[in-house]
Amino acid sequence: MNKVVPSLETGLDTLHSILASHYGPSGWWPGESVLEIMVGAILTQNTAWSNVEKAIDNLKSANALSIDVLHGIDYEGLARLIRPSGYYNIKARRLKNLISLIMETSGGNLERFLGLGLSTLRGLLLSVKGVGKETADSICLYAADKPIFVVDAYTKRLLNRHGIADNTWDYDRMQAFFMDNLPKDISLYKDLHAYIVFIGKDFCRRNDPRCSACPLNGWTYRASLNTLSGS
DNA sequence: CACCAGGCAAGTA
DNA sequence: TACTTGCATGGT
Repeated sequence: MNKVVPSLETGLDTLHSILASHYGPSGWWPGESVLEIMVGAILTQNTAWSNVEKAIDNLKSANALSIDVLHGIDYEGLARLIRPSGYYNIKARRLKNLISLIMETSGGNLERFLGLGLSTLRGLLLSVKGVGKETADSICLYAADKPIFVVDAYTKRLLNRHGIADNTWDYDRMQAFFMDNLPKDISLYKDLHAYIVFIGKDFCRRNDPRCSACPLNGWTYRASLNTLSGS
């Protein structure tokens, strides 16, 4: 397993190392195209991925996984296709809002849209009704390959359970914690977020009996060695 | 049958 | 700013 940072070792490097040796390459985000990643990011809001897969399969079967088709389809038709992912009426609206943004800002050219600078792209995504920080950052990182860390429910649980964060930490503070203590490495951001989701699913569910087998038992965050040795 | 899953926006105090 | 609620399906 590869070390990420050659000279500066922090508790987050250790976190990544433990998870990487447990899981191997993460292979995230699941999706055959950037559009599929973006659609998945909306559909998975507060929803099990298994349900999202059914909805995406429906879209593929209907040949609806393209900007043009999604732009032309009516809400009812789209809602019917994505029904298995739950919240289908509001998610149909959100998908249409996102497609409208791509049409308006980039003439429907997805590559051009995703090629915008990170802060521009993120700001545009956040202006869409139905796209919040987690969804926007997921699209920026996994579809647009921009260096930004994604914070989700599993990330919050991890930071809380390991005594790093408390209930006063909001999304921005958690995101800054990772980005301030990791090298700016897109692949690292992608893998570490994926691993955090894996570990949450595998060992950290409510009353999970496998909690005692979690590879992160015994891991505690510490500041960088530079900080420790310098004090 | 109850509970939950990779959020978000709108409303209330 | 800090809660609360609606949105909805499918798996356990």
